[in-house]
Amino acid sequence: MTLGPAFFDRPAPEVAPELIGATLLVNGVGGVLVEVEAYDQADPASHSFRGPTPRNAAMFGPPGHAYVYKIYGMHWCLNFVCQPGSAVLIRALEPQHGLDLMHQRRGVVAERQLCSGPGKLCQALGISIAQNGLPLDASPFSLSAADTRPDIAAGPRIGITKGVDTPWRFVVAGSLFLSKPLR
DNA sequence: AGCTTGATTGCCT
DNA sequence: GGCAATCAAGCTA
Repeated sequence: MTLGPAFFDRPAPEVAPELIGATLLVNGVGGVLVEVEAYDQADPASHSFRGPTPRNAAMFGPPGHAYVYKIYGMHWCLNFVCQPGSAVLIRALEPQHGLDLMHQRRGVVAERQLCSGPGKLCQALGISIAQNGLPLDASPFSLSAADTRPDIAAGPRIGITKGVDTPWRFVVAGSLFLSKPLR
């Protein structure tokens, strides 16, 4: 079943764990989501904390669309917009479709390193600012709900300096495709 | 107009 | 484990 606007029109911390196990494809390339993080407007770690800006405009747009931004001057990060000002960062997935293309784009041989981090995932799937604001239930995206819900674990988010104790990182317990093991 | 810093990655020791 | 790469958004003035 395709995940559309109704699924995303809820608080990000509620949506995030339900995305674990879903299948994300971009132009047919992708796999099963194994690691995500939630951000909302009351959260000092969120781009939306200080209100709308040109960069984060998509976070205040319709739910179920993509929010893509560049970090550290070189990497792209993909988010799914939930209720206004909140979104879910897609951090890692288990590669299942389009492995050849992913290897080509990433230049690595180890399958576990293809999409084990937000920047890596965007490189492997060909995500850039060109996809910012696009709906997730239409081409080039394809997002389908999990058939069976995997065991989910939660912990603190990665790489932030504010809101460090908020346990809004959700992962497939014991997955070998995470950016880092859960603490 | 100038300064700081980041929801990261990969290479070096 | 430490740190350079690389640059624009966002903040201070």
